[in-house]
Amino acid sequence: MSDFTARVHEAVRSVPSGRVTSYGVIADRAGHPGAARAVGATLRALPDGEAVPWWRVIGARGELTIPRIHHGRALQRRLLEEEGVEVQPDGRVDMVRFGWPATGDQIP
DNA sequence: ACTCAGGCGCTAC
DNA sequence: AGTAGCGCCTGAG
Repeated sequence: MSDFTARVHEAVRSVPSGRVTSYGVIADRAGHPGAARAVGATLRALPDGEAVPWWRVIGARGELTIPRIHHGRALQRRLLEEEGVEVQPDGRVDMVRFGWPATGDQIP
């Protein structure tokens, strides 16, 4: 496991329950700003043993970006709702309300 | 609403 | 060792 991977896992673990964050934020906190894609690749290959709440990581605009072919999309939605995160019918989350760190000053 | 381009770093072959 | 394809992001037409 690379250092980057370990940092990503750590950053994702720091996301509190009931909140969501974006790939870019995780990349930033992992010490590699702009490496959002790497976060996606890392989480995709997440080992079973790792206790990492991958479902709290979504697209920067509040979209669940996991492709349909991937089995995790519906699962992610369910897990988020269990934590109290409201997922809209079109599969989006209000980042102003649930985003972490707080992004209340975000502009629509 | 849409496409395109550029950049980053990982996994998998 | 090199390449392709990503659970992406931002900015510009």
